[in-house]
Amino acid sequence: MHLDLDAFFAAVEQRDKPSLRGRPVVVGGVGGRGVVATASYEARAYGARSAMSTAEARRRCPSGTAFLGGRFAAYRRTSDVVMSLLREVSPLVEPVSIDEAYVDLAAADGLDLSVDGVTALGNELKARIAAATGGVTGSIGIGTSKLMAKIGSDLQKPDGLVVVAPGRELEVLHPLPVTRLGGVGPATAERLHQVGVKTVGDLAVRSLTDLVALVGKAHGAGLYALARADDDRAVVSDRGVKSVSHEETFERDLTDVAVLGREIDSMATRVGERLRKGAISGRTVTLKVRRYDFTTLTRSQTLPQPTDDARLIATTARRLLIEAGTAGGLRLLGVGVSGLSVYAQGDLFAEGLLDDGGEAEAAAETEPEVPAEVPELPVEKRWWPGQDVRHDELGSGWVWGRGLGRVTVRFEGPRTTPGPVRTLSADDPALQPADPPEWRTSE
DNA sequence: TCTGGGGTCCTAGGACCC
DNA sequence: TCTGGGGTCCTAGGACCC
Repeated sequence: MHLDLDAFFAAVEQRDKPSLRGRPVVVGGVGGRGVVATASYEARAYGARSAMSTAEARRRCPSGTAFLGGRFAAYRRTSDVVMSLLREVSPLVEPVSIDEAYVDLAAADGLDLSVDGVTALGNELKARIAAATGGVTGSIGIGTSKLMAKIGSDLQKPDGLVVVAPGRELEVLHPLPVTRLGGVGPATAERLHQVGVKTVGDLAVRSLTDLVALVGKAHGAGLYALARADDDRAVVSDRGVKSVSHEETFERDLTDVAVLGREIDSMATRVGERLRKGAISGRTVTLKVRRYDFTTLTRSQTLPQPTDDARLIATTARRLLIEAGTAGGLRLLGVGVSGLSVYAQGDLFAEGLLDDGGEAEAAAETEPEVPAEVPELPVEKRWWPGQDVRHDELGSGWVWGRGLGRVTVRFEGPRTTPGPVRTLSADDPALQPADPPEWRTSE
């Protein structure tokens, strides 16, 4: 089974913000260089799409469309609720992303795996998900492989359920455009189109040798199998993390090496925190650079030992920045660590697994994090559209917009009627950022 | 007011080793 | 007294996914 939550970020926003229900909502980057992460179905009707620049989406959508930055804590909580429901169906669940997962129904005890049986199961699960999430819906596909389940979940979006009966795989698959297969993006689609392959059926008549010559060894063999619905990929509950990174596109291109160095420090700090939280460390530090003209390059260095130390990550990345150069200005920097192993450096020393020449004890105890100072956020950055807030007198609400020293807040919550709008001073001491609202009814 | 941020996997060349 | 071959590691880039 494959589950895909419908327009997930936008659906959570509409749940928590009653005034947005039934209206176009776009979630994503709200700055000058932002792109759309999710558009609600109402916004899609105007042509807003994922991965489109937010500027383009603003041009297409009517005034009154909500453009919101993301509230990832809220999405994570709702996703966790859904994933738990899936694990009640079967112990073998593979989350693919925050809004998508595979479930191995054959790994569960006592399920009726007939077409009627899994159809009933799918409908029941959809109802349970909507009830537990406060109305977020999902589309489900069920079939004899990951491929068919995923194809199925896509066929009747939103709020769909498609069961592909055993033996019916090719009649479902072959009429579809090749681009519906995972792994066929713009570059592969272009190559396939050039040789007249438009549908999966077209793909299925090409020889393995043809496909390998066209798109390479691994990819060619993969497409050859998928076109025949030949897919025995297992559902894997926990794919280990392979890399941890943080990157940022700046509002304006940066040239000052001192400023860029501080950006590297702050990204290294976040990467280090995440490594330590996951009790992992890595040997290869990678710096990613996107220049003013959008050309992108990476420079990496592999260290003698794995690290989770932000200072070491930062100094390595700073060195790589000098190597990469900053001429013309940079629009993005990214810092990443890969080549991960499960034990953090401190633990290795403590367990005597690594010889550090006897200096570990002192170093492991005191690790100050990279920049000590936490700069005060400028007013434009303190409030962002969609943000949860609380006002001492006016109660809970969310930020609609800000500018010219003012913030506009709508005071409402998941279980209120659409609430009133108030414009307040951006430095109103009674107004504070808040946690995401609780959508579940207390029982 | 063009083009995010988090990832994974594959390919290819050079260094290095046996 | 040009030239091997296979395997692994490292680096860089590209395609793709959500």
